[in-house]
Amino acid sequence: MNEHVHASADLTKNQALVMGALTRSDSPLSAYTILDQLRDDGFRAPLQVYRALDKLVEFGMVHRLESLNAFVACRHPRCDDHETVVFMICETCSRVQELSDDVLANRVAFLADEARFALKNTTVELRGICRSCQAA
Amino acid sequence: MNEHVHASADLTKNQALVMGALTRSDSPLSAYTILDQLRDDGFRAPLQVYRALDKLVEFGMVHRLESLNAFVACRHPRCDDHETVVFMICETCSRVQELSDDVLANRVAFLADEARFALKNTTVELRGICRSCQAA
DNA sequence: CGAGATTGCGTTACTTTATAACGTGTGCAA
DNA sequence: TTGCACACGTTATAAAGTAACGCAATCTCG
Ligand SMILES: [Zn+2]
Ligand SMILES: [Zn+2]
Ligand SMILES: [Zn+2]
Ligand SMILES: [Zn+2]
Repeated sequence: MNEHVHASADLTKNQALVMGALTRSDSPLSAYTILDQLRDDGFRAPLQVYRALDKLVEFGMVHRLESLNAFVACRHPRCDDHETVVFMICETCSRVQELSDDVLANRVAFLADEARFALKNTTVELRGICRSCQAA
Repeated sequence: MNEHVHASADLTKNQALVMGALTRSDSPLSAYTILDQLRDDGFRAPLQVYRALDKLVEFGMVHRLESLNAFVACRHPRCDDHETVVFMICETCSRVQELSDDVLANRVAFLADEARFALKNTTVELRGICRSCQAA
């Protein structure tokens, strides 16, 4: 059983609405942008969004981009290994590519180990220009 | 000439004050904490802090921790290679260890290259418990 | 030298991001 | 049925960051 796979049925109404907004978007959304998009669905206050986001992040269905204060739906090709994920954030089109890499993950684990650092969570965010934006 | 080494003489008064506050601290400081610490030195508004921080980050003397919305003085053992730096952030004592690692940096560069992503900036932040806090 | 540009600085007001605190309703289990 | 867990709604507030204005000191180059 894969712990971070949740059918829509598992989600509450608010969680499903927030998840829907993120899934529809092809770039990260701030909590307040989500709030604005969901006004017609009855959303009124930031907490409604933040509470749903907290759960979705906990489920592994959404990632928070620390350097952007924004959120993306998980687009992992394979849904395992959410330990060490790399985000490539395009500063031109603001689209985000998500990937996981064992070599990188292992190196991070090694460095932590070497420093006797009990690793709980890894953030890797790359800023730059994506392939298609370079063409232009 | 090493571009990010700046003698105190190079800094303006405000930059020196902010740098001093960060250097004295053994953990990251938010801009507003710095502001409070510098009230007696004449600081009144957030912008005074942010403007100094912008420059210090540009000089490479200060790093921004994205996952903390906070800032640390650079404590690089060797002052080169500010391209890819790893921060280990202790969630217990909130101290931060900074290190650079060529293997990790190369892997990041490789992944970016492979995706034809023009890499400008890399953020790697590890959350966990530091060595000395585990002992306790 | 002096006109124009650049840079740092100070202040007010403001925007964006995130939480605290309190109360409601629903389902479920002892 | 009573107690608990949990999602939800609302108001207010905290924390982080920026826009816009103007002033003064320092380059810089004709
Ligand atoms: Zn993912
Ligand atoms: Zn792009
Ligand atoms: Zn450094
Ligand atoms: Zn610690």
